[in-house]
Amino acid sequence: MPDKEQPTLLVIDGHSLAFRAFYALPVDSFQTRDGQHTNAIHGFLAMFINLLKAEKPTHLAVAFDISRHSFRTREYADYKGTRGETPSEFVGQVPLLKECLHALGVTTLEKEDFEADDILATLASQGRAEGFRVLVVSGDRDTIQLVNDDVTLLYPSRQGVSDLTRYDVAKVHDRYGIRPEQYPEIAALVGETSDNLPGIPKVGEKTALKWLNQFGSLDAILEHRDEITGVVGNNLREYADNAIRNRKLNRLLTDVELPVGPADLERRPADEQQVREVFARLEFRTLLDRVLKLEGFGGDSEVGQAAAAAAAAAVQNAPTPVTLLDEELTGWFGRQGDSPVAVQVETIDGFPVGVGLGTSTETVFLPWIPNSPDYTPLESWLAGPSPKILFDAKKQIKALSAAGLPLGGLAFDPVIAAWLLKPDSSADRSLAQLVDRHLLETLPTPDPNQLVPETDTAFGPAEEAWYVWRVAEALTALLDERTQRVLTEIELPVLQVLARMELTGVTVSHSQLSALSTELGETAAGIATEAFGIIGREVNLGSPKQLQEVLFDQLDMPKTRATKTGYSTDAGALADLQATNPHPFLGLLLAHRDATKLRQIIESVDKAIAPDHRVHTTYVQTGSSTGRISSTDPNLQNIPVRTEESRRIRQAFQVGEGYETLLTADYSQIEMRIMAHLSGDSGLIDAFHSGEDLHRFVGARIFSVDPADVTPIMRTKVKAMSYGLAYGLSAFGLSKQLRIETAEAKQLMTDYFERFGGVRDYLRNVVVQAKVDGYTETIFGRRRPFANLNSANRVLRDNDERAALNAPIQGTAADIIKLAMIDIDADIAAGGLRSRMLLQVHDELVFDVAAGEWDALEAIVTTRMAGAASLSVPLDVQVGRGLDWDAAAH
DNA sequence: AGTGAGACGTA
DNA sequence: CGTACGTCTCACTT
Repeated sequence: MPDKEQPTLLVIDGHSLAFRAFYALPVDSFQTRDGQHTNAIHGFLAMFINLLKAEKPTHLAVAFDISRHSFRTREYADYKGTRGETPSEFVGQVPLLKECLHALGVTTLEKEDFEADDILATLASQGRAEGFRVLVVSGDRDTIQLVNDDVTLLYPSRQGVSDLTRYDVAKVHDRYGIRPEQYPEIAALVGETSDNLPGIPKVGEKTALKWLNQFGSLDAILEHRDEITGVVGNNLREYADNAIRNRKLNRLLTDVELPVGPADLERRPADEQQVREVFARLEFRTLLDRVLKLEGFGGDSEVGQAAAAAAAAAVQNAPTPVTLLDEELTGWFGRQGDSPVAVQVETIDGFPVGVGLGTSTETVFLPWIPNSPDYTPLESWLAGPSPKILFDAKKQIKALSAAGLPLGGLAFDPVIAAWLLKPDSSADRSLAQLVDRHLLETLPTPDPNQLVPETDTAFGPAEEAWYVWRVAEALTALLDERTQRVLTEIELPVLQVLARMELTGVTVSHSQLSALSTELGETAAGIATEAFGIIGREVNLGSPKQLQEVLFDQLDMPKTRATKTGYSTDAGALADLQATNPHPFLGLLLAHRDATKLRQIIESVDKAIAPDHRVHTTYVQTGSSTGRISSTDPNLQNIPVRTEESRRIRQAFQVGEGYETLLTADYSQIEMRIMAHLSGDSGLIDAFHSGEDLHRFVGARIFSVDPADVTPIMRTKVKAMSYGLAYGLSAFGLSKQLRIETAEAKQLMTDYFERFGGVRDYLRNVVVQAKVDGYTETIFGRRRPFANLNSANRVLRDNDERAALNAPIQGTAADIIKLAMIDIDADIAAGGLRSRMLLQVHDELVFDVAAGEWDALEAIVTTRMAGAASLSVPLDVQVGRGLDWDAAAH
């Protein structure tokens, strides 16, 4: 720490240090995306930050040369005349460096006709007189003359800029054997090639030093020049003018008239906004962090020190929350203006009991109890349009909703943003994880030993809000423009819709489900008994391990596809076995699987029926890598539909009490339509405009027959082919699925691509483009990165290639239905309808329709779904009506 | 109590 | 050797 009695003045030769940094750091490694070189700036600032940390100056300035011309060039035109052109990569970095310094609150000085070192000398001299400890940083050896008991020179080493050698009087004596003020006399005799100042020929440091020790000064040496013998004596007499000239030129001026004196150079706080702006422009991320963590931009006063310490502490610890009431709270909200505030709702059993608010510098905690007029300002602010950041907003919106509190102004959700940036469905996106990853800090955890949190617990929602705010800021900086639009125009609006859908739930008949479950249980038991009779023993039919014993040991069936733990007993493998080795056990096993699987699903749904007779699923908005929404607890997106039996499950999903009917609406063949649009394939586009059945139309083209002559078998093959395309289906996979020869599957694919070459070109191009970009993009700008498209590992690469093929198609479909949901929700609200959205199953929506609202709702739904995107093919929407989900299907 | 594998439901 | 999910059971580990 600096001596409080003696303030420290740090003065730097900006130009010489920047130039050293320029040569110390590789030019190519430091440039912005638009090509601005930044190595000199980066090197200088890195050194500068280290200096501030190490020396803790109370006052500081950076001096620059204005041009190459000064009083010295007027006196001696060849001064510094040997210096070549300034490298073009260096030009332009100095103004930017000055901009950085100004943002950091640092005074820069320059004066026509003088060099930076003259400014340093003047400030050093004045500073000493005013009682400062002075640190001079310069790459020019002439500044050695400035060193004295109060002035120290920090001179950069040969290899870099951050490594500074400290020259005090003792060090100068060590190095040169002289007092600092004698250095220019030595330099005058020796000369300075870099300044194009020739000295006395054959006189080097050693001779000069000898003379100086012998006669005491340059003047004395010159006085006694006739006494010196030999060649050097002759040279001295002949070139004495050189030494006289050099001494005149290398004398640094200590009386330059400056607009400020040392006392005016007290450290000022950085303008954080400006620092962020200019550092962002220069793409200095790590430097920004270092600058922001730097303490002591608060001046040298006691208050300044305290503020600096507080600022430094704030990097690690959240500000202590305050509790505000009435007009204080209203005032606080007013002061936030249009700046976003992080909101963290504290809940007990899902019901709000308090609200934490956070900004970058403040935290507020507000207890909340229902129906208290004290909290009216909070409630109206929550409902209003002021921008808010909510971590896992849907959960919080639901909690607030339980207390009857609406939320408006949702501007950001770090969980969603992190997912958009890295949409791996399995990633950990907890607050602790995001703090760790994006702030490089550790989120404090509440004391685990404290079972009942104190009212003034050290870490609560307000502190969390502060972290949320900062995580949001860090994530915002990472969002490109398109991703930002996906967030604000799709994800945040649909988040609100999903919250309402979850709160609404869907009516499910417990009695129907339990009856069905019982029935299926009996069926399964009967099948099991029969199966046991056939194999002569009881096994667990749900155990693949035991089934393997039965099939491959006891019944001696041929081995099926290998798995990690043995051989497959899945439906496909069993069907293969049935074809080659017919056995009644196989059919019974499959039937048993069907029955128990259905029963499982029924049980899980039945268990989830809430007291309101409705099932409230949770939609996981970040649950997929493509943009789709997933559904859990229970999963209502995989309710069986294909078999007659399974439709009885859907019959248990019924119109809500007080509503007239269910409405279902789904997109037909949306992914094929998106593929037609993205590929621009004229054949496929024609197919969708023809009004003909898609697979019949495509089949007619491929098999060269009339649409009317496309047989069901042909149609099945074409259908499998079409759907498989968007998944990266191979000929082998197609043959497997259709149970045809690989050669035939290959021929089918060849014929397909011959007629629909645009599709093949598109699919090929998606992968090529993704290899170049590293990500795919939907037509609305949703990106999905891929890491292994260029991997040497074929399995990884092929997997990524197929996923990359599919991502824009599946993702665009997800975007489209989300946009439709947002529009439909808005229209329902605007129209004052009571009807409500219940379910989303990727390409299908289900609604409760209020009495008398069918026509209005159907119009809204079909219009908004069909109009959610403008593609080169129409979006076809099928609507159905019925009292249960099965009946409403069409 | 938690985990991985296998199986299978949906779009 | 077809994308994207969630959930169940079994079999195993802690």
